[in-house]
Amino acid sequence: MAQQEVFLKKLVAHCKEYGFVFPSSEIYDGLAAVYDYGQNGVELKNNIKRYWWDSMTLLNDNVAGIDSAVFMHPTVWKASGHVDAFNDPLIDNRDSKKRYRADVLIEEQIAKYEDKIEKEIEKAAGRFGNDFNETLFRQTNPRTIEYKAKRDNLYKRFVSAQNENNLDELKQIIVDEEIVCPVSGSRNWTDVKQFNLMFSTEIGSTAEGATKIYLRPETAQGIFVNFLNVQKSGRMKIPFGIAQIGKAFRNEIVARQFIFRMREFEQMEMQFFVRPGEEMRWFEYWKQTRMKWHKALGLGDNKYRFHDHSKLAHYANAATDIEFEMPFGFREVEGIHSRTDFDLNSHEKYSGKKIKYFDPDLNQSYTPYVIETSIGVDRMFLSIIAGAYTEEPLEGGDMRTVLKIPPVLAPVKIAVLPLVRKDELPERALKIMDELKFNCYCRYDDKDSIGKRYRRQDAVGTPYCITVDYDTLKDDTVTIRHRDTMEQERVPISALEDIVEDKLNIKNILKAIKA
RNA sequence: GCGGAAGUAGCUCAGUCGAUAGAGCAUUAGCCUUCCAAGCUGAGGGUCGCGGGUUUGAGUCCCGUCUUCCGCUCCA
Repeated sequence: MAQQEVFLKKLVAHCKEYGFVFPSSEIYDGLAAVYDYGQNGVELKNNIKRYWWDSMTLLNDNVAGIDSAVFMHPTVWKASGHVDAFNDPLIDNRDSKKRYRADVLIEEQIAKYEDKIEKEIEKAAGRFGNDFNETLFRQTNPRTIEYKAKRDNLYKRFVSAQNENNLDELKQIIVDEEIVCPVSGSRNWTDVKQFNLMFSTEIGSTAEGATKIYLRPETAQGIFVNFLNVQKSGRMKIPFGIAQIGKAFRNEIVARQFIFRMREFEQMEMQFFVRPGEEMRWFEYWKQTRMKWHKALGLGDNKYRFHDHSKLAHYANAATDIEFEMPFGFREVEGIHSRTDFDLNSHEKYSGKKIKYFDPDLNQSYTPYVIETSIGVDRMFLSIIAGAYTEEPLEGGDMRTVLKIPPVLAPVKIAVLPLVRKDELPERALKIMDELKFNCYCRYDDKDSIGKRYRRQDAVGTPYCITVDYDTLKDDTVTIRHRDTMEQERVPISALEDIVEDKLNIKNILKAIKA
């Protein structure tokens, strides 16, 4: 545990020192759980997004991309269930310092009464044997009647308190019912507080005319509301998918662990629409496909695992996570959910528009089922950095810090270095640089010794260093130094483009996944 | 939000009993330098997180506040 903390600290420090991730508004002491990406971070992030986007839209001719707005009609979030599900009344126990959802505590209390009734019935059934009439017993047994009355009364109070969003009443119910904390056993509760995980703002300039709208807490709804638009304008046939990359916002109560959980984050989501009844087959297909995509980066197969959900969200009938071994343990990077027809159905109901697909092969019309794949870009970023960060002992007792970022994702692809800063070597190096910069992101460096410059490139994960030496001036060859092995080979300048193309082009890794 | 720990240069940290703000690395200018953090000579960089209090005097003591890290709930 302590070791994990040290590693995360090192990672955070490294990200800041080498221009990957900075705390937001740092000169004003930062803003909690908001981070900015620096000059190297933005390149890595863009490369991650490019890798995902191409794997979705280039490789699958039945997946189309969109880019929907952050602002959406407020009713979208009623239809999606976020207005209800993202609005939690929370209460703390002062003795155990544990936090609970007030509504869950009360629901458990309701269930307790129901259990008591069941137990009475069980006992009586044992006594009376075959002659037992359950309905009659429920109506006549005093204890059962009492529990039933308490249960119904509590339920009524609970529902009306929830409908009125009356937090004081929720607290009063907990007090009246003498609900205790399962950990401390005490009834020392704080007041109930409302936590809405959605950020809201107003659209419209005047106070009276303003409408409350939310910043989207997920990008998925932008896809669902555009289902008909894309399907019709793109003449899409089921099964087909819609992919989107974009920002989402959640007002997390606890937002921590560096960029793992941020208030403003970016998602890469693809909703895949299928025939009802075929969803489990496609769920399985995307599960395997997505895992392959992750593992193709070569950070190590043992760093990934599936985690199937036992508790499902309100919209899902199957769900699994792809987890990555983060500095603080295995954590979710991507979720694959079978969302049934919940979203399209719900939007049909709330909007009053028919959202169906006519399947010419079946000659019938239906609401498609949905398989969702959803990655947090920032989590993916963290997984790459964490998996790539290596402290490597060298001969002679030195350590080198190297980011073994998969070459296709590396922010800087090539560094061009003159061996020394004299005798026309810098000029020759800059000339090579001018040719290579059309292929990929290159950097030039002639400050300090060559060894120091290699280490600098290691620290940002540059896969190739091209060194211009005195032989270059004679025979137009250079050395390529490989980041991971530190080995060098001598090659003609004319061959450089082809050599780097192989490892640096996303197309090649995509081909490997598809094969 | 609640509880615990911390905040001094870009980074890692030192700063004794309250008395002129320090080191290494990094950055930068120049010299030197023929392949894995070499050397030499200079330079820049800090109202010690912020605000208040005690004191002749606060980086140091007290209070508040902000931020970060660790635990509790939820999620991508």
